[in-house]
Amino acid sequence: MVTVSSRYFDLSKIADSGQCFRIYPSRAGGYVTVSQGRVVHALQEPDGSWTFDCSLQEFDSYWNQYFDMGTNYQQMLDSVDVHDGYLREAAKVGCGLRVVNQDPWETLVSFIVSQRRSVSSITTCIRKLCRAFGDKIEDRDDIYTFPTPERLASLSGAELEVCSAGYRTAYILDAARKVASGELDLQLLSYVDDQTLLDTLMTIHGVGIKVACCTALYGYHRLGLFPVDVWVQRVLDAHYPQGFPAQQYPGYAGFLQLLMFYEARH
DNA sequence: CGCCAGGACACCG
DNA sequence: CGGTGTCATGGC
Repeated sequence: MVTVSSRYFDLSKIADSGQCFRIYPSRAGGYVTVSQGRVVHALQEPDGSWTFDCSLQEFDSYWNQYFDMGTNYQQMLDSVDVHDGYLREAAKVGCGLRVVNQDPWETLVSFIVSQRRSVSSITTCIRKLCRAFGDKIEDRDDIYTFPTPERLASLSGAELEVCSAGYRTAYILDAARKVASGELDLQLLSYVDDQTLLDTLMTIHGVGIKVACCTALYGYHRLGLFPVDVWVQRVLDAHYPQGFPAQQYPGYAGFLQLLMFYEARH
């Protein structure tokens, strides 16, 4: 068992933040987090802390990095301009959110699926995808691995459509084929600069600037990137008519974007 | 039932 | 270039 006790870690907010779609409510009343073939269950204690059902070694070797525990979120939250009332409030409401380190492939597919869909609808679609083409790794909460590029590349459009991705099915197939064939090396992209990463991701049919930005931010931890979707655009229109001063928050505007997105939806 | 959802793309002028 | 119609499906 591992206990995380910090005001700056709240799994329930992270689960509902729209950056990852595989942190599920568990039967026990907590959450199940699935990533890279691993599963961890967590429960919130009365004092607000979170207890994970894994060893310290397991936590340190994977989940610590996944939940970005090495980054100082207090510092980022405290740095918000005191004259920016909107972002101050968003920082208060979103305290406990963190930018997780997800698998790039899973992130890419998730955000291809995300276009013109609600968060709950994306979650359903990704769950169907894993159930249909992933491997079962746990019985009690019906948990599967995320299907590999090779597995998805082997499917026809009609077979893949069981996850009801609609017109995005062809986009998923294009991504799977490019990655499975080696034409696109997702691991190698960890070492290129932001712009090269975005440009390369956008060579996939159906991946535009928004999906590329989200993949880079949540799958490659490019904290400086600032994806703009319909929710964030509303925030910008309403509170930043002259544009958001991203340069005021060098290297971590992406986290503030997550705060805006969370605040806007709640 | 009607509307909107963490958009992208082809096509138009 | 910038604006516009269209795409397939689920959730509320």
